[in-house]
Amino acid sequence: MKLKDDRKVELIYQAALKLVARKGLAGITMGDISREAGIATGTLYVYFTGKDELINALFACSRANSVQVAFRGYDPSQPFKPGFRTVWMNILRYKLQHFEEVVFVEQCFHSPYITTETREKARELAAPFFDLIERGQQEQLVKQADTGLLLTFIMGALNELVKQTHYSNETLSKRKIDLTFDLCWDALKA
Amino acid sequence: MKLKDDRKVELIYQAALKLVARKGLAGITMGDISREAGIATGTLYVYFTGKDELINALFACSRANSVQVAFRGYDPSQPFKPGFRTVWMNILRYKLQHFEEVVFVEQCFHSPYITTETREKARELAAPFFDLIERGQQEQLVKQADTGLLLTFIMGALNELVKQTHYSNETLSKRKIDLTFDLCWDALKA
DNA sequence: AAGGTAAGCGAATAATTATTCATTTATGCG
DNA sequence: CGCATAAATGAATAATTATTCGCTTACCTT
Repeated sequence: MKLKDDRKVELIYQAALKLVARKGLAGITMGDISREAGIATGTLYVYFTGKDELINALFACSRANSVQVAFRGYDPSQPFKPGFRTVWMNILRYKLQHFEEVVFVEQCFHSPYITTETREKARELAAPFFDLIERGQQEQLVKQADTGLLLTFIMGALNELVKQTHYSNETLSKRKIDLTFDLCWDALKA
Repeated sequence: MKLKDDRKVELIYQAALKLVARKGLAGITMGDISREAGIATGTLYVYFTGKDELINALFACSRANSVQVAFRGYDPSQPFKPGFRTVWMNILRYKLQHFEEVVFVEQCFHSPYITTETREKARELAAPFFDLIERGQQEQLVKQADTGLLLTFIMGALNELVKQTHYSNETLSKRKIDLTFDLCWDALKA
């Protein structure tokens, strides 16, 4: 017998992401996805029971990916600020490199495809970020405000920056990146 | 003869906004909109040539509305910080009260409905915000960084805050609002 | 190497949704 | 008041899109 091809799932994901970033979640069809992926429409249904499942799976995958890289190189024994910087940079770099995921996740949040279950699992993934900010608060380096509020503020700013950068299709210079980090840090610092 | 009813356009807009905030741009049909608005599907085509035009018109309208209220009560002869605070508050208040517009505009940005023409007109509306930040820079109160970058940062943070607030369905307390303003101001200030 | 099993295909079908249109209803105008 | 005109209706139609299915192809197992 023939086995499922894991690379094909990846192919499908990439096709869907690309199309959503270009035309929005409202503008993609199963036909579009299969064409972009270079496979037959029917094959999509070998890997997913339908459009809903495809999008839920891609959503879960996208969220997990972005969190996974965030703490790469983070050393808790380091002082807080450079540690925070490492994580912040990881997130920014990831979002810039995976712009399509950023758009896709955003579009999914208010959409009929994502189930509450999928949405809740995504929420849980944010726990390490809360821990990080709380550490900064314990060390009196970060404002004693609602942690969720601070996180929201930073993530919103980052997301918008990435979108704006993509639109203006400049590459974000090191100078601009450092500057934006300063904006974030000045906002957070006690 | 019978005349077109301006309130009906408003009714259609409200219905569409409500549905998009609930189910996303991908999840609304002309049938849904007419049902929610309490009118017949055919009537939609009296007021709009089709779905594309409806959504483009609503997008343009939503953007214009939010800008229109931003400078209410702003007095250029006032010092910069309180003036900036007034505008910032106007924007926050508007976004909180018109959450559905926030979601709608966001979803539209990457969608097959919005024409480049509509998108460009929306961009032009941002000019007064640039002017405001530039004033702060001239007075040495705001960091000498790319103005667009600063604006993007602030607007992204505000948007995310509004979305997060809506999700957690708490009302944003005065304390939290003041706190978030401090985050913004600390980020911007030279 | 051969057989069996599941992937892969894409045209056909089913379901959904945008749009039209014949008809009815409301209202401004003489 | 009654006609003319355009809005309003919603069932019918057209267009689009998700999903299925009979068939072919690839490849794993023995």
